[in-house]
Amino acid sequence: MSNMKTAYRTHNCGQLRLEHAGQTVKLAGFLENLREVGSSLAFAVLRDFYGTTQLVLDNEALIAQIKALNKESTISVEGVVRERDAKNPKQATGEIEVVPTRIELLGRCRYNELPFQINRSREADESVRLKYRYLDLRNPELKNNIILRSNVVAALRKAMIEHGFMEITTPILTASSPEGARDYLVPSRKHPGKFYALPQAPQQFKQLLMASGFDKYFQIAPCFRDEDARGDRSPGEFYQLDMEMAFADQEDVFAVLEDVLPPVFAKYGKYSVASSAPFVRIPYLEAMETYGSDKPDLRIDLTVQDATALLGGCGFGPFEGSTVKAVVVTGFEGTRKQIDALCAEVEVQAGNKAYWFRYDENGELVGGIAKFVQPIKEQVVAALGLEKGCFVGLTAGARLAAQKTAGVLRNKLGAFCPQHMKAEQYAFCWIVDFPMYEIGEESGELEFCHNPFSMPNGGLEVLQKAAAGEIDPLTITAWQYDLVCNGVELSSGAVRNHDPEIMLEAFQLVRLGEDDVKAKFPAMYNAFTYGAPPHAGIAPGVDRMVMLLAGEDSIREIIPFPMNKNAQDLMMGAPGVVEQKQLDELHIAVTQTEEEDE
RNA sequence: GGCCCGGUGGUGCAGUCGGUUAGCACGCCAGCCUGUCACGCUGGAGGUCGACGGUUCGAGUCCGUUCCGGGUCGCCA
Repeated sequence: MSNMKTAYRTHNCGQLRLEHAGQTVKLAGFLENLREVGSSLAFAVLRDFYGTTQLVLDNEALIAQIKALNKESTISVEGVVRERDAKNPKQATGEIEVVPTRIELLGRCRYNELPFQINRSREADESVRLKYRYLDLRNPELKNNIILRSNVVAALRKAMIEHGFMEITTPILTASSPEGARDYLVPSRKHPGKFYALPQAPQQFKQLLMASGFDKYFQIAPCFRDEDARGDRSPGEFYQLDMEMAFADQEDVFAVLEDVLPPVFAKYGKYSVASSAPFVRIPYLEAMETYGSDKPDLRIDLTVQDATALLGGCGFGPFEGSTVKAVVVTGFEGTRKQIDALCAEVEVQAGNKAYWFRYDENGELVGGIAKFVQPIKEQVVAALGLEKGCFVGLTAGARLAAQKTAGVLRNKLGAFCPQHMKAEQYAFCWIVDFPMYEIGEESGELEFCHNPFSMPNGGLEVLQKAAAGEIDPLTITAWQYDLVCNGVELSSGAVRNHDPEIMLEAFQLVRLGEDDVKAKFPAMYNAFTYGAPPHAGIAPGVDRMVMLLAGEDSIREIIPFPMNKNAQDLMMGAPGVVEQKQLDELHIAVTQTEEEDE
């Protein structure tokens, strides 16, 4: 540990041990607690960033002085380190205590009651926590998440540099991009009516760096998207470990992350086991078919089976004319009540019902929709490979809906049955071969499935065949991949389309011409006409990685100063009203309404 | 924007069929306690039950509207 000596202290509150006994020291910190035992003995707990130290006060003047202070005030204490009579093994400094000779108040806490108790802040109402985030962060649990975040970012940075990558910052004020999420716009003072945008990602800049001749780029990059929040998605802004490699393909990108991530996960994670290279690669269509998700949690050993031919005509209404999917769970021990609760959760999350029956210990079909299955019992037992004591969860609907619902059901069943989920690990996989195009739900026409910068598998040739009607464009896959860990999508990446000719062909299939491409992505399109290296990259989300490592379910637990679900910073009061003068300078005419709350 | 859950002293929660003084834990205040460490014991203060309207002799509880928070779907190239 580095020397802690400053004007206010000789040691920190996590530092003193038995070997320091007898020394005169100065400590500084927050007054965490005071326990009086009789009129002339009291114990105080002093806390700083590094830990806590017990103070013993055996002098009535000092007891009176400290009793007059509100907890959480900051104080400086001069005193002598002493071996404790009664040691506390739960405390790092539990072998010693400090007997103060002098206590100095540094920062007075004006309130004897705080908005919440520091060590129980995580139980408090979240909006109160966010408003008083500086108090919430005094809670060691939350503080440790922020420390973890810092350590993880440092480790990732170090690993990337060791792999020959160079960190380069890209603009925060840039141009609005026409595709994708909503932009945050920044009005221009010097150009009335024009706007900057905050980058949704450094996507175009990093590709331009490749066109500029930089070879291996990375950045812990802030990204801004004006989209609604989720438990695992912060509104407004988030960070990515953004990277791009020149003269590289999919396997080259995989190799870097397969080398960089597992050691960081194993070292800093809640679980010490992480997949080793190579990670499992699952084609998108197979993932949807087998796991009912494009972000399967591979810690769960259950899979989804197709039961359309088997049960579509069994007479159960919802199965009629639908795709039917089944998840078979061996050794299932759940009550009727638990099954109902589980199905209800699936319905909430998937927006689609789940059904079930059991093949019990006596070999009878019971419960749920068993009576519909009974007439074809033998076929069902054989086709689904049922053993006695099995639970069969079923979903139905249009193909995609049935798959996705089965995926939700699979996750719920995995969480419910410990024997089917090895939870204590980080299980990575790559989802590969995403479709290049899809039929848009609103337009009913061919659209890009993900981003238009990805290289189609098969290149120019396959696009031309599609244009000529020789193949179905929906069968074209892209060199596009997702990195998934424990059911969480960490990242999307791709081999980029660096060839203007292929780019034009790709856009033509969605009825966009050269003018459109130039208008949408002028810098990149132009840059690529001067010769660009083939390049590929990816951008794992830092926040989601830290969430997984910390074992937190809410992304707000690993962000120092998060906004609420409504994209408001309750502590700073953002977004807020501004001076009329500022609006005038920015050529903005709006009527601002003052919020009614304080 | 749709759907689900929630809103009760500072914090977290309970509150039965609509019925007397709205309970509990933690925190806070006071007193007691010479080895506590989630200190303990005794006592005390602190609530227009999110807001508005309705039903009723009577509403924390039932109904309607609305606000706020969280989750989820849409959305997130």
